[in-house]
Parts: sequence; C-alpha cells; structure tokens
Amino acid sequence: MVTITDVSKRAGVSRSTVSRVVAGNGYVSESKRKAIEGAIADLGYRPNTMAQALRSNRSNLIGAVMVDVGTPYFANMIYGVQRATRPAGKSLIVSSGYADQDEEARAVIELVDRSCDGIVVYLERPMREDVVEIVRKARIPVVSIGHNPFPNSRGRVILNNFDGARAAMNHLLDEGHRKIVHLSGQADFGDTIARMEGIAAALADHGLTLEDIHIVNGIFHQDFGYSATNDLIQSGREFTAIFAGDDDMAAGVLLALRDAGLRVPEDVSVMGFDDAFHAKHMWPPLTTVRQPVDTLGEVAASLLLKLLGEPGTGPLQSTVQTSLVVRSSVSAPRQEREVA
Amino acid sequence: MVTITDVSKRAGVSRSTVSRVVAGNGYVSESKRKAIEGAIADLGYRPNTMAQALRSNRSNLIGAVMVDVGTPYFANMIYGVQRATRPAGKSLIVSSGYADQDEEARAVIELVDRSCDGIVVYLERPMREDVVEIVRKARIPVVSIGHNPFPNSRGRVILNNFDGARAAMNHLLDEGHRKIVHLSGQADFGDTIARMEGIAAALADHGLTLEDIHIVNGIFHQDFGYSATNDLIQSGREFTAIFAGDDDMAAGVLLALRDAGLRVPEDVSVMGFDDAFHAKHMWPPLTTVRQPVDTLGEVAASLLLKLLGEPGTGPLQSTVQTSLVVRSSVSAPRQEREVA
DNA sequence: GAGGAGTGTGGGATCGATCCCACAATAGCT
DNA sequence: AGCTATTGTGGGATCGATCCCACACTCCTC
Repeated sequence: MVTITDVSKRAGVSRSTVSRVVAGNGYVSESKRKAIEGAIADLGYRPNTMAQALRSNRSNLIGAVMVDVGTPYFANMIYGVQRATRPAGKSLIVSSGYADQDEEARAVIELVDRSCDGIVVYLERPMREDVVEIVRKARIPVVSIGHNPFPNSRGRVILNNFDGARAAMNHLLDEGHRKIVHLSGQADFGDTIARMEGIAAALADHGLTLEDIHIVNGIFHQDFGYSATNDLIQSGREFTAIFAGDDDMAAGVLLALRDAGLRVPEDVSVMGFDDAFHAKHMWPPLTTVRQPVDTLGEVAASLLLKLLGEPGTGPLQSTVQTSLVVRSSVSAPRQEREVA
Repeated sequence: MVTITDVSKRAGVSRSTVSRVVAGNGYVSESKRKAIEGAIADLGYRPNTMAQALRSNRSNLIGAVMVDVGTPYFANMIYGVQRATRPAGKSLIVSSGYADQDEEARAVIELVDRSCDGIVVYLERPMREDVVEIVRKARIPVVSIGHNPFPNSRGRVILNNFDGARAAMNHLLDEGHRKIVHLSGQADFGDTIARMEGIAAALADHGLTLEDIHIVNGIFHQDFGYSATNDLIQSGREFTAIFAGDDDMAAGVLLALRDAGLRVPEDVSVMGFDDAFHAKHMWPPLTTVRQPVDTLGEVAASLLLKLLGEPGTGPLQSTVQTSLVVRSSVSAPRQEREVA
C-alpha cells in the first residue's frame, strides 16, 4: 500500500504539498507539481478513502434504503440514483427494509454509522422515532421518495399521481366507457389519495362524479386484483372497464378475466398504473400510466447532492411527471362498437 | 459526535479498556465492564466506522459489480448477496458496469479504493489487465458468478446449466416432440456451451444427437427470438417446439408466433430458460428452467465470507442447481394428439 | 528601505479508533 | 518466601490522510 508519505519522499517534498496537488487547492509551484504527478504515476498512488473520510468527515458515500431492492421497481430506482451519484464521485450503499420497521431502522443506523454524506429513502411507513433523532443529530440530509417517513426530511420527490390518474381515467372515458370499476390501493397511502383525486378530476371533466363509478378498496397486489375481479364477476355487476390501482393488480385482473372466459379488451378493457417491468409482457400488453421510476431516483439523488453542496438549504421538493402508455388492453366498450 | 474518549472519561477508565469492551476481547473486570456499558448507553456512543477501518484495515464493506443492477435479474442477485452479507455485519456497495469495459474497470477500482473487504462480480467479459493487477496487489478476494472475468479469482459460483438444459430438453422429448428448434445464445459464453452439452445429453438419453434438431445461433435478447422465429416460419421449416436459450428470447418467440397466427402450445410449444421475472406474466405463462438467481448471489457472498474468515484458502467453487418450472407453454405436439 | 500583499513550502496537530507493550496486582505453586 | 501465570489496566504509537499556521521569499508601492 503506497501512501502519501511515499509519494512525498520520492518527489522530494512534504506531505502537505502532495496533499495540495491531489486536492487541487493551495499554492504549488509548477516544477513541484510536475514532480509530484510523476511520483504519483510511478508509484500508482491512490489516496486512502478511509483516512480521507476520517480526517475530513466526508465519506463520499450515499446510502439508499428502500422497501426491497431485489424488486424490479426499486432496482430501477437505484439505477436512477446511481445515474446521479456516480458522476459526482459518490459510492452507493444499498439496503432493504422489507417493510419491517426494525429492519428499516437497522438499515438507516448502519448508514449513519458509516458516516454517509446523505441518504435517499423510499419507505412506506414512518421511521422509528429514535432513528429519526439519530439522523437529525448526525446532521445527515435525507431525501425521501413518495412517502415521507422522516418528518424533518430535507428533500422530497413525489410522483404526479394526480395527473397520471386523471389521464388514465380520461382515456377510458374518452373511449366511451361509463361502467367503470376502480380497484384502489391502500387507502392511507398518499399515492392512493392523489390518484383518487385525479380520477375525480377526470370524471368532473366529463360532467361525472366518483358516485358514477364503482370503487373497491384493497391493496397493491396481484392477488387482490384477481380476487376482486372474481368477486365482481360473481356479483353480476355490469362493467366495461377496470382501472387497476397498479400493474400488479392489473395482472391479477387479466388472469381472473381470462379464467372467466372474458376477452380483453373486446369484453372488458383494463387500465393499469406504473408501467411496471412486466406490463408489456402481459397478454394483452397492458395500457397503463408510466411512472418513470429511474427518474424518481435520479431526481432524489440530485436533490441530495444539491443539499450537500449548499448546507442549510431549506427543504427541497420536486415532482416527476407521468405519461400514458397506450398498448392493447383498452378499447371502446363492446356495446359502443355494436352501435357503430 | 461522541467518541471513545468521551465514554472513557465518563466511565473513569482508559480508552483501551473501552475498546476492549466494545471489541469484546482482552481482560476487563466485571465492574468496569458494567460502568462502560452504562456510559455507552447514556451517551449513545457509536464507534466511528471510518476510524475503525483505517486503523484495523478492515472496512466491513463488500462490493458488488454487475452488468446492470437496475435489471430484475441482477436486482434479485443483489438480494441474495445481501441475505448473506447482512447477518455478517457487512455493508454492500453496488455498482454497474453496463457491459462497458472501462466502466467495469472504474467500478472495481472504486471498490478497491474504498478498501472493500471483498468483491462479488457478475461480468460477461474479462476484466482489464491493469485492474486485475490492482486487485491482486490490494489482496482483495474476488468471487465471480457465472463467467470468470478475473483469471485469479479466489472463488466462483456457477449454475448447473448442463442439468437444466438437459431437463428442459428431456421434457420436450418426453412430451413427444421430435421437430425441435433450439435458439442458442452467444456461442462463446460458458452458459451457452454448457447448455448445449446438456441438450446433447438429453438427446442421447433418447437415442438422438444434435444433428436431429435444428439449431440457430444468436444472442440472449428478445429481438433475436422474434426475428429468428419469423425467419423460421418464412423458411417453411416444420417444427413443433422451440427451445429458447433464455426467457427474453422466449418472449420474442411468443410474440412472433402470435403475429403469425400460431397458437401456443396447441400449434407450437415454447420452452424458456431462467424463469425470469416476467416468465409467469407471458401468455401463455412460460414453461422454463428456473435459475435461482438469488441463491447464486447468496452462495457467492457466502464463499466470500468464508475466504475472509480463512485467508489464504485456495480457490473455492460452488454449483447451484436448476429446476424445471412447468407452466402452460409446452404440451404434446399437435400431430401426436390427432393420432391419439 | 520599510511595509504589505501574494506566492510557495513544510511542520505538526488532528480525526477516532486499535493494539502492542509495560506494568500491577493477585493467585497458585514449590 | 520466591517464582511464574493469570488477570486487569493504561500509555502511547499508529493507521493515512487534511489543513492550520508559521515562516520564507519575491515583488510592488509609497
């Protein structure tokens, strides 16, 4: 292991001067600079990151804690985070909370102990009080995506769920659907609430209200989509379109419809939300609202870098836009076409 | 920031004694131990990881470099890696190489600079020579998954491609297929070669040889599956089953067959390989060979931990088994049923 | 030619731990 | 009593950087 002292000896200067060259600050004569750069190249000197971090109290480490990094959704988010952190010369430590409060707490504490410069989180439940306090004391900026588990987080990125849901609903309405079922996610999630408002707005755009559609509350999961659709069919209720709260639900909806011998979109149209990894592989390929997950991560990391650059900056917030992805699971309702 | 000195003062002992209690080694009287533990709890002392790493030359950091961590496949692998590293108290730094040699080199160097204790890699091409040298000099153990980009890697985990491909092929043959097309991946990949050998073995099990099936060489990509299938149909060649080199290809195959008005599995059976995230979402749900990607990562990390525990251990190798996942894309060939 | 600004360099304290070594005290043994 | 082991504790060097500060030299300017 070659150290800064080795370089200084070979170049015939002091450690201080080498440090100045490496850090690129302070005064250094051109001749010594050349000599030092030569010595660095000759010896293959590489500064010890740990020593730098210890002394300067900056680790150049960014932490990311998410529900489950092993999932395509969060993997994509991590990809976005990296896109912002790598050019800034920061390394990324990732950790999963697995929707377990203690596990999430452990993950965050680990990052604090590692003296991360900042933390990006996507967690669905509030962080444990004691951990919030630890993070606050360590003065480590936190940027949260979606939910807001840290009451005093320095930055936040949210998805424009309102516009997304509105566009999706308007698409169904514009196609002529009026007998619409909406399967919603966890009622206490901010996402769910914002989407519901977007749906209401779309309905209002067409002179309708939430009363004019059928809403089933559930959770963001394929199994719920499957069972809810079965229940719907069994109940004998008429519907020409199902707007699933997310693509996982939509996958379940497609399965249940197929099991019941109903064709999509001929008999029933299906709209998803997220444009998850498997949306285009479903049959038929799912019409859905694209949520640019990588952008979410990238923007969050950018906010964090900004906060690191200008400490003391007030809370930052940013909104990421959605877009409608039209594939094949939505068409005009059957009766409309027969009339035509 | 409360340091070990703060604790020692409050407990009325020396830093050395506190260190002994924290590290859990050396002699400490019961009374002082109690006092120190009390002080630690009172002050909320948390050892500075950077200082520990600097002094002891162990960072408790594990690095992972993969082709693209933003992908479900590698995300799942990371999940497996974490399953092994977390209980061992190691943090995980992840990085992607994006199939770019310089980017891969940069990622590995970054990990070396961070004094990672060890590195897990999944990379498809050999690592740059100079980087191999840097890693060797730093005496950082590397465990590779699948390919072997580090000629001197201390550990390696491979998938039993042979048995997997053999089982898949046997399944097709047992169902009665004889007019089989195999779309193979990159011919120079170890995976491809091993799978081909497994296929040959299955054919031999049935008294056949590779000459008795039709093989098309290509790459592991959906687009290739699509175009190759189209070519096949256009060529007028008869076939009752397509064995795709991986699930991505299989997705393309399914699309092309559907576009040509052929039904799966009634007209053509399709077999995949990997059991990728979207395999069960395809239509029909894909019959394929499950590759336990998370296990691959977990085993690799376990090997690494073992190597860290017993330095100087010779190269370790481990093989992970596959399993056939029967869904709906394979059935007996059409003519066989008509005869029956 | 005295004083101040600008430029260039090195010494040494410091970050927060670890751990070797010296030294004490006590115990156990002949 | 005298010796070695065992147990217990603290001092201080050390890891590899950073960076403040002192000091030296040159060049202007009044």
